[in-house]
Formats: sequence, C-alpha cells, structure tokens
Amino acid sequence: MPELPEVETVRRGLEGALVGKEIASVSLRRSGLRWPFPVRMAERLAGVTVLRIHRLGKYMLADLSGGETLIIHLGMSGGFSIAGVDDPHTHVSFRLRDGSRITYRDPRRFGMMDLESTDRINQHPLLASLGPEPLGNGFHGPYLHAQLKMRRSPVKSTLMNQRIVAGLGNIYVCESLWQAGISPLRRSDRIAAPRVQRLVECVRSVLHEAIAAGGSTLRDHRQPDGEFGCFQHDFSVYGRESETCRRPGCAGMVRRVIQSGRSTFYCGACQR
DNA sequence: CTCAGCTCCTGCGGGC
DNA sequence: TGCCCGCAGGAGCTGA
Repeated sequence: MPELPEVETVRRGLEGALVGKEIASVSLRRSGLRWPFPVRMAERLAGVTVLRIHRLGKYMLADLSGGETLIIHLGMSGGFSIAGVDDPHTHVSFRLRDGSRITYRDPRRFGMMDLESTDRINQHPLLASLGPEPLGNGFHGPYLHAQLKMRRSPVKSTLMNQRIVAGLGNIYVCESLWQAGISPLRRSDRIAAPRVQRLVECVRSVLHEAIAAGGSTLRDHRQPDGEFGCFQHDFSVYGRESETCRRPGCAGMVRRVIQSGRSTFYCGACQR
C-alpha cells in the first residue's frame, strides 16, 4: 500500500490518537508479520506512554516512555484503524488506558514491527542505511546528481532504492519522472545536472500534493480514521496505460513496461 | 560492489 | 457461475 505520502497520512492519524496516551495492553493474534515480533513485545508495550510518532522514509517510529521506540513498516497492505476495526486480517490490537482501541491490519503481512532502544534507533539494521528524506534539506540537486553519476541502472530503479532517497515507491517515482519530463528508462549517469535539479523539485511537489490529498487509495489504503486518500484521481501516468498523456500539447500515449519486476508507466513522447 | 530476479502473502478483476 | 492467471503501494536475499 504505502509510500511516503500514505505513511505520513497514517502517521498523522496515529499521532492524534496515540501521543500522550498510555497503552494498557496489546494483544497479538499471530507471532509475527514479515518477521517474528520482537521477544515479549506485548509485555514491553504494556504500561508505557507514547511520547511522539515520527517518520523515516516509509518507517513510522513511536517513541515510548520506557526508553524504547516501536518501529513500524506497513509493507504493501498494512494500515491502522483508530475505530478498532477487527477482522481476520487484524494482527495487533492496542488497548489504551482511556478504553479506546487501535488495531493494525495487514492482509498480505509484508509489514513489520520491532522494538529498539530510542538512543540507538539510528543503528537499527533497517534504518541505518536509509538515504535522506526527500522533503528534507539533505535531498537536493547536487546530492542526487552525485548519486546518479555513480550508477548505470535506469533512473527509475535508482529512485526506488531507499539508500538513495527514503520514501519513494512505484507510484511516486513514475509520477515524479513524468513531471520532470525524464524517461524512467534513461541511464542514471546520463542526466545533466539542471534536469536532476528539476527532478528534485518535481519529487518534492508530487509528494507535497499527495500528502495534502491524504495519499492514494488504490485498494487497501485508509487513513486511520477510515477516510480514503484521493491523490489517485490526480495520477498523470500511473495506472493509465494506453490513455493519452496529460501534458498540455503532448499527444503521446502512456505506456507500461516492466523494470526490475515492477510496472513502470510513462509517456514515450514527452519523457526523454 | 552493483544489479536483476525471486520470494514472502492474500485478494481482486478480467478472460474463458 | 467458477476457475485460472496476472497483477498489486515493499524490500531483503541470492547469485551472476
């Protein structure tokens, strides 16, 4: 399900429902998701208060009063319900001291949860090698240009790599490349600096617009309050195979090709 | 090291 | 109607 805009939407929903609240108890319906839950996870979460919830790329990090941080990745189909929706795909249920219930459901179970000491959070194996935040100061033209120069793979694959930039996925890479007028098939090291600069700006604007729309709901994605995202109505290329390009003055048709096993959507006429 | 392919899992929509 | 196939927002692992 989730790329950065969807994760950020979920984070904001959870922030309102969880920060400052004490977790009374946690029930686990299975022993893990993609990986087993950490040892004694339910016991370690019981009785602690959520201090803040932040985000690193597609990971959500909930700092807890006991000195640990709960790390959450939503995989392809994970999501939270602050109304406590409970069904056969609900794997974790958090009961708060105020009596409310927040549940995590994830049909495909590609998500993950782990606990790590807050002061060592950046050393966690899954977080240590993440690249800069695309909406942060560390992601800029010279940085991306230097990274692209070192790689011969298609620019689409490079942008999907979380070590280069953390948070982009299949939808927003396709949309950003369309916005920038760059072909996803183009070799990373063969894009001139001014075009890379433009790409950085396009990544930022696409992500900002998607966050403002509450993310994209293709099938599973819901905000924690149950609302749909609506950025899927603004896609320029994603999921639009054989439809006409939306760029004013371009008569091209959107194509779909497979790159590294993932569908890539682009306009062959105006993306170079 | 870089990179493409495989893998985990369930559900849905299209074609026959 | 029912079955089979392809495909789906991720990313760690493997082997060339």
